[in-house]
Amino acid sequence: MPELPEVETTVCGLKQWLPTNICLESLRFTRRDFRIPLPRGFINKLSGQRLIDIRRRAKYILFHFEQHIVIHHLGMTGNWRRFSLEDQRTHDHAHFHFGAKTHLVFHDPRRFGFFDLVLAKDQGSSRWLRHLGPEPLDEREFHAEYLQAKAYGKKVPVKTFLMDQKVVVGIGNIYASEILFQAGVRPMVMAGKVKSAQWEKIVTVTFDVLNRAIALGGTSLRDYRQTDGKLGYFSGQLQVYGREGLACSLCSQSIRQAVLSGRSTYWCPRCQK
DNA sequence: CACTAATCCTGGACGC
DNA sequence: TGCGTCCAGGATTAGT
Repeated sequence: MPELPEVETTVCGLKQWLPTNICLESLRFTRRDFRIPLPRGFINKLSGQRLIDIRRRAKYILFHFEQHIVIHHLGMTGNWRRFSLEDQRTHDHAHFHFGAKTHLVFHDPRRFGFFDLVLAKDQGSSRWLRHLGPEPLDEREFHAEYLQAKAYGKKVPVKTFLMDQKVVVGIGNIYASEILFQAGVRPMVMAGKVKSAQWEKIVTVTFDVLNRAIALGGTSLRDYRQTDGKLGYFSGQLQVYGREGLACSLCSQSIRQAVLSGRSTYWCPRCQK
């Protein structure tokens, strides 16, 4: 499901529900078999702890408690909502009680999501975080020179390259196609062959596409919802993703689809070179 | 080392 | 209506 804009939107929603220093009074899991099993002692270590902050790193949500950090991933189908008696669903796997008024439910049909726990001081050595590349919205670290150096000699398609979280984080299958359309670069071009002017364009449109998607609450295809239950309205802005056979909005050519590195990929054969 | 497929899981769409 | 097949926003791993 969620790429950077959807995770960012989710974190913003969670922050609205959870003021700084709110206490996690209790938590309950109806299943523990997520993509990784719930760590031993998870519930005991967090019960009664104060929540200091919620942050996003890559596609991970980080719940900062006093001594521990919960590293949480939404997987493909994970989402959070406020509990209500009238709205209980299958695949509600976790319940977090922050006081009487704030009862949050984690819902995840495919269970590709997970919860991990690290000591705050060990955050940097976490297996989930240690190999991550820069944030694409950080202009100091994410720029054309960085990408060109990183791509030197690489034969993977540029789209696969942009989805590699060791290169840059947060870009998944939808936004990779959209970014390359906006940049006018064909997804299957080898990363090592992309010209510096094209990297410049990719950096610029990445910033633009991700920020516009965040502003619209992300992209809803099937499962994803903002935490307030609304759809993510970037779906209506998609230029190529899921539009095989439809007319390109710029040149009316038929949008094409192919599988690249195992993932569906969409592009305009006239606008992208 | 570089790169690709298989894998975890459920549900919805589609063809017959 | 029902059943089988394929596909889906991710990221690790196992394999070539």
